[in-house]
Amino acid sequence: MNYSIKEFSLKTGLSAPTLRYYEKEGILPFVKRDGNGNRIYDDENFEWMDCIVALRSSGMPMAEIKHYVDSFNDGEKTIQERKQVVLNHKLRIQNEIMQLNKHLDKVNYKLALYDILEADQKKQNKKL
Amino acid sequence: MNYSIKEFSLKTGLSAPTLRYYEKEGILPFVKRDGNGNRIYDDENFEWMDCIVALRSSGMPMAEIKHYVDSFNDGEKTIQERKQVVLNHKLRIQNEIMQLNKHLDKVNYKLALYDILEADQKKQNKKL
DNA sequence: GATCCCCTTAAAGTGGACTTTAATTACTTT
DNA sequence: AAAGTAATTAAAGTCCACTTTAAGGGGATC
Repeated sequence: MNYSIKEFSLKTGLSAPTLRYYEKEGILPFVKRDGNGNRIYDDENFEWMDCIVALRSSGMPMAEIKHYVDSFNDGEKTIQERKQVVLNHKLRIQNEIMQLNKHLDKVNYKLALYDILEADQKKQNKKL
Repeated sequence: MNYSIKEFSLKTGLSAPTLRYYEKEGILPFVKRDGNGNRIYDDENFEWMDCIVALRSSGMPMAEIKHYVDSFNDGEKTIQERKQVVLNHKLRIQNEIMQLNKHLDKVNYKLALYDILEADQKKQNKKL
């Protein structure tokens, strides 16, 4: 299945300029062109993009993704290296989740304080 | 206890320019000055900053923190409003954690694929 | 009294990840 | 043939949260 940039934009949820930008940055390689030089995307491009988007939206920086893609293009000899990149990313995500849970605790503590404040206010109103 | 900007910077882990920036943005109010116009921070400032830093590092945007601080300065009548802000933030954090867990699943799946790839490579090497 | 070190302000610069603009080309529809 | 729609490129702009720079003012120390 082939897609114009507009269709691919809809399918991926990325704007057309973003797709061009990713391609220019080397993050989305192997995009074909038609006779007029217009981009034609296929399902393989989609799978690639799907993977990249997952890495991006879980906080991997562009530069690291670029590195990963470049390794990929260097073939099988880089499997170890790529696995390591993904492993590091896993640790990064786990760390982030831990941090967020800590902050969640603090926020819940604050909410508890607000509950007490509110209860006190109600008492005061009763007295009036 | 009083602190110079340098000491307070050490205590909070925020750079002196960042402290001045936060103050200018209205996020850290009530900072006193000495005779020469130099800032003097106290423990109340620290507690405030501690709370703000927790909100910031769990992803609350500056503008929202500013709003929260402004409400705080408007007194008790804004308790409901402030509680709502914190509650929204709690939901944001929970959402973020959920998203990250999804991405973690994807990453683990990818790692499993790499394990299979590696196993296959070893087999191939045995054959040679 | 020159040298440090810390402080002040306003303003300009930075980094990352896009987004927007401008100028141009090509196909399609009326 | 004119108008409309979608594509192309390079380059400039945007947003956020700082960071850095520039220009200067105390006050303690050698």
